[in-house]
Amino acid sequence: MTKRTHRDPTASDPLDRGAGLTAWRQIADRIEADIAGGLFKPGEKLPGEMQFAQRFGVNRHTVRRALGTLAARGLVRATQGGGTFVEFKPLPYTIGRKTRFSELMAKAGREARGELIGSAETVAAADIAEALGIETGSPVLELVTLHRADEVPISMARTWLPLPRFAGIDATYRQTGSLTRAFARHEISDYSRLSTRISARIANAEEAAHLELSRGRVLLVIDSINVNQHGHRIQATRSLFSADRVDLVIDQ
Amino acid sequence: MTKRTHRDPTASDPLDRGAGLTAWRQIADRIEADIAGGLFKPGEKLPGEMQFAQRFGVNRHTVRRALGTLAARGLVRATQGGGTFVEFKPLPYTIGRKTRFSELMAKAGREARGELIGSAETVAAADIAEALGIETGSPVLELVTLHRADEVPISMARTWLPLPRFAGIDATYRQTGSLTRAFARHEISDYSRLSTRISARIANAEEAAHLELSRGRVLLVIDSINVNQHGHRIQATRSLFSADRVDLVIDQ
DNA sequence: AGGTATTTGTGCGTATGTATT
DNA sequence: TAATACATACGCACAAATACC
Repeated sequence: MTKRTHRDPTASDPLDRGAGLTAWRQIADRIEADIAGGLFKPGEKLPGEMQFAQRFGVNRHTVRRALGTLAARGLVRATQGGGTFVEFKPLPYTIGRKTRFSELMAKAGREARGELIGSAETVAAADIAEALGIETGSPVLELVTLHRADEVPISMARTWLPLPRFAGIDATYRQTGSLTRAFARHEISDYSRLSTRISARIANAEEAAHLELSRGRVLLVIDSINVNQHGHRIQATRSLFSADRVDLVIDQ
Repeated sequence: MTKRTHRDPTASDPLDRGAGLTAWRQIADRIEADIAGGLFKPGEKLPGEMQFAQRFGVNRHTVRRALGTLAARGLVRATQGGGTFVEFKPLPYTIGRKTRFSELMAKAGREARGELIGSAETVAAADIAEALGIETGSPVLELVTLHRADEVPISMARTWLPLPRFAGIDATYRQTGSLTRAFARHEISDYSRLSTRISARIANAEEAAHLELSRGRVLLVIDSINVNQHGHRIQATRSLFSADRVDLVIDQ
């Protein structure tokens, strides 16, 4: 392959036509190699599709197909009118008994912020009731939150808390931007994880919008139950992480 | 909606045309409700597309679109010439320090079997070498295995073992169908997990074929390192699970 | 604030090579 | 061999979102 150590995005760099590999696959491989080799760095804007087309001597559709596969694998992200950008490497996210989002981010040198998207008083469905150890139909508070590190959305979560024990904690969360700090104002000085269950699926349109993901990206889904210092269940949460932005590290 | 308690797959069951919902979405919802309601049970073959078309008074293409969305969500699986089948509920797969696939399956009342797809002597890449605590370029044995529960593929794994310590263990694995038993013949009486890292992505064609998945399904990817009774690193593994068939339960 | 250029997204039509039936 | 389906690739045009001046 042609080594590219400097950057003239339109310099002719023809493909190996007639070989076994299709044009779009060769293009995808070369761009991926340029990313891996550091020619294009995370967060950086790639050359335009027309420039790639000129460089490789192909139609723009062919370049789009190549970039499409890279986008599907989470290596790049295209925004209409803006350009195509190299994605950042996944952030290691440690899951342990005492995982705190804000502490993890602080350790990684990134600023954490939790945002309350919505809250509602509702009644516990069967699965939520079982998780919280209460009767089905008991009143619960449901919070929907979005978590960012340096303004990049990392996860969104739906949290259920028993009522009336935690009445008003949504307002506290909105002020503090952290469940740990909101708990502190409701006399929960310490809490830890009782159980964790992990699955994965494709993001739906609403989830993709909140997490600023392109369509069809993969989510890691984490269902967890937290208990207070006395072992009583106080919280059930379903967290959604972009699998492209986060690796889960199990701390056992 | 029409309640269906018996099963005449062609009995007329018209849609709510002209309402806000498209025909294919209504059909998908009804079939999903029938699965959730237990009319169609896991592993069972659904009525043919033509029968659904007759039942709902639509074209077969409309039924295909509905079944396509259910297949994309992992609820059903279509096989050409065979029919469309209801998928099983996800199997809880516990990840702990001493997770053993065969024991887990035995506990779930299912028969476990490991199959050696391939093995090769190679040299450790940087990441494998780091995981095993050896020098990059050291000789390692690479095993590719497929794991089934009651003949259904649950996971496939790529395992790296240092050489010459484990020379010939591929043959032992082929005989025993279990890494635990193969280790036993190489004087590893006990081993446990040192680290676990979880991500998720879409299956490629080869992985989908081995795991008997339709295209575009989601995989849980688990990178783990195992140590022997003395704490020495003996094994690095990358396991791929179909996210539709398995839920990971973290045992902390 | 507004208009223009740039860039990605989408649709259509056409042609070609390959694999299947 | 013929018919068919499918993936690949090219060309043109326009829409939609963004960036820039």
